[in-house]
Amino acid sequence: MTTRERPRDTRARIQQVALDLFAEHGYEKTALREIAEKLGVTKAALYYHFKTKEDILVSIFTDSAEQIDELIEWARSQPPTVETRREVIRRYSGLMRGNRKLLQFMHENQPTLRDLPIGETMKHRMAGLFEVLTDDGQSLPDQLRGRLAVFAISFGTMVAMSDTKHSRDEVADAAVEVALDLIRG
Amino acid sequence: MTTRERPRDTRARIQQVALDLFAEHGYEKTALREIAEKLGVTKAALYYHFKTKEDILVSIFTDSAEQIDELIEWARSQPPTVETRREVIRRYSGLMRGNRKLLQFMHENQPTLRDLPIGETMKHRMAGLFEVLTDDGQSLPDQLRGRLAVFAISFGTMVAMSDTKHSRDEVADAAVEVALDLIRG
DNA sequence: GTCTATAACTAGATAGAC
DNA sequence: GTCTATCTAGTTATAGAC
Repeated sequence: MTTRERPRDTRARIQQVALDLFAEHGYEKTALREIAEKLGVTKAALYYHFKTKEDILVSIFTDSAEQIDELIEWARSQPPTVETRREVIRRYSGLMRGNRKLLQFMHENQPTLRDLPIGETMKHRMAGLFEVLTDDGQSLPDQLRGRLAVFAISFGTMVAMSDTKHSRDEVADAAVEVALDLIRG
Repeated sequence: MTTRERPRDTRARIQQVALDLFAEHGYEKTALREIAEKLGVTKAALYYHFKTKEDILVSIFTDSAEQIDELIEWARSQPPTVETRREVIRRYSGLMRGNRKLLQFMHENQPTLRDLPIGETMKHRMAGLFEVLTDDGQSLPDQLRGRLAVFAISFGTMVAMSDTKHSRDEVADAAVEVALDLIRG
């Protein structure tokens, strides 16, 4: 409680700015100089808080994505019924709506994240999500439908329809409807 | 007709190797040195055939993706019925199966391509594809379904299911079934 | 048409002062 | 905790020989 006068949450502010830039331009195209400038500090200051550039990327991902793990855990504690799966979809949609920036970040940097050590974690997470949404007894198309449902939510949350007639929430609601319809017994 | 003895297809070979590497590691992480080494030439040779690195990326895209334009054109010449749309899906699946590398390339470098001048072209292409697969008379969920159908094909063509019980073609076939089901009157 | 050599630059990262 | 200064390594790109 003594070692915290004014400096504060610089670490969190770095993550915040980096999240914005990584989501906007992608990890590779974002220079540390850019992050530093936006914060009004130098590159060297960044290195006090993070060991490497990659470290910033990974920290954003790990700090934020545990909600999905909790959702999977919850699903596993429930009976594997269609209704459970539908509830997973609804909750997943809620999560994504509350974290559009993070979703955009993950989508934009998916190829990059995949090649990192943390890519395995991400892969396992997706596998877990798919696992609670499908089962081996289903036909191959139905298994695909379950996986596609996850994407429908992301797609609907993030991508604005080209015509501007519909609000983001309308599209997100429609995405939930489509996704629910893709979950079959 | 005089200036073409033996060298010839170096340009095409550069594109081929670049396609491989860009699809595998992504555009940013691929060094021109790498491409040159794989071909057994020097970086400078690359600059004889292409003005910039970006030029290589763009040339791959433009040289290969015109099949999609032709598909869209064909669809526009047909009556906008459900059956036409289903045929578009089938043909699109055929295209993607024949060009897995290109599909992977596009997926991996989507964020990069988007920020380039050619990104607009890509966007228009997708918009055209969506246009022939949906119409304004449909409900919002049905419009989303039409767009999701396109993704289902890509998804099914590229992503192997985590369990190895199914071949790529089986998954691709299932994807077509799911996609067709997403196209509604 | 392709090479050698190198220019010109930018990135991420570190050392040490304050 | 943040700074200045600098390093190292990698990149794109060009000039000019063969």
